[in-house]
Amino acid sequence: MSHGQREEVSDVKGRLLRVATRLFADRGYAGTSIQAIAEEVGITKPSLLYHFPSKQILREAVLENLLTRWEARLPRVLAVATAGLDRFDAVFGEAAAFFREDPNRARLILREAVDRPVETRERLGGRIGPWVRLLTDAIRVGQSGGRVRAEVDPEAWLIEVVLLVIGTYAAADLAAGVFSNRDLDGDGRRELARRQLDEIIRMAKTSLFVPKEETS
Amino acid sequence: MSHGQREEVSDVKGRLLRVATRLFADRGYAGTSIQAIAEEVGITKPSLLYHFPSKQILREAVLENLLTRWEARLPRVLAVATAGLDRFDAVFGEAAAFFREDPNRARLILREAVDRPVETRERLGGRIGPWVRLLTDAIRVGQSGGRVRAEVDPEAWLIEVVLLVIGTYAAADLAAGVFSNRDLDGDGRRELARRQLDEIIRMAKTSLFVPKEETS
DNA sequence: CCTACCGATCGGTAGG
DNA sequence: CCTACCGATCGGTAGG
Repeated sequence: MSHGQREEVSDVKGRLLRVATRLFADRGYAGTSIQAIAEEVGITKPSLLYHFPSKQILREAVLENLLTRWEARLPRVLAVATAGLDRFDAVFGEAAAFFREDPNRARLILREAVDRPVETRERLGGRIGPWVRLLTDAIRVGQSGGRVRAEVDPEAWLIEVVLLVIGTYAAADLAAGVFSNRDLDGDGRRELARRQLDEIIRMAKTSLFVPKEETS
Repeated sequence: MSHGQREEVSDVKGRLLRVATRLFADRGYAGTSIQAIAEEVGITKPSLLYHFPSKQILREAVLENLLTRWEARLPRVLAVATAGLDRFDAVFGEAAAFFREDPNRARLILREAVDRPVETRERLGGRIGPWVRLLTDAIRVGQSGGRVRAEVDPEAWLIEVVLLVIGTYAAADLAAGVFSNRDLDGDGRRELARRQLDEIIRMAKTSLFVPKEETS
């Protein structure tokens, strides 16, 4: 039970990261004051600035944290994807789980993409570039084998499917309004989320795979 | 050639709306000061506040302007959609043209949806609700007639297609990074936009319509 | 449409 | 991790 004085006991830095993630996702970077973050964690603003010397650095840390958590899942994705038969379901399910676990992630990515497209592109380029190539190559192999529709534009298709997943989780509250006018309880909301996710999967698969009845 | 002193000659109010639209789309509402808007139009901050008494009211005006411009196109959409055979292409083409004309519109809507989901839902509910019903009804008719896949969830499908269009135009710069590492010139960008739009149309149609060869 | 000005809040620093 | 404090900027008002 021995642990150093500065570890875990309160873990202020971790709490700052979590609160910052939520508030940045909620109100945006410009709309969130470091004061508000510090307050919610229960410390003062200069104390926050001891852990993260500037607001920019805090932003970087939040995004880095998000990317790291995603990358921590990749080995599992790869294992399931290469081992099992259903590569599509494995990758898609893992991605959906990542955002369902914390929808703030989807809103944060969407905000960052709109707020700073160039920086986001550079940040993602090196980190997820290899994965993009892996998936688009797999699609092309599927096209050679006749399992994937020849008309599919692999890069464009992948971008749009990623957009569907992120956008659906980011704007779930808004989309609920299209289904009904009244506010929904937790159960109703979960059911709608399920309907939307099912439809995304259907759209992605139908537009990707050659149907079994009409193999060329 | 006679016009009153206070109309058109400078049209400060209209210029304020245009600049505010661009800056809100660019940097977000919280990230844009009314000072910056006034400066770009060439007037002072109190002068802006003469035309729009508060920042909130300016925001409302910008969104109202966007919705009004969209609604002004609806008669044309309806006319083409009911007259011609290809309802899908008519509606889809009109929507895409609206955002291609000014991609700020897509970014603005996306931002508003993430910033204030509840208010956005209420604002859109009454205004586009009838149109949603019109389109989902049309899908259901198509399902009865066997032209549209029975598995389609009309509301969910529509939401996702709208998300695809808005998201694609809003994040076009970002998406370009997935295709290539180097920066693109105007021509290259236009070609990518075309590829992505083609793929969206393909995805939407393939997932909606029953293929001709396998009519049930 | 402008000058002059307001209180509040912003991100950040000094110094402990 | 805190108290005390900084200059700059925020949205907005008074008064013309």
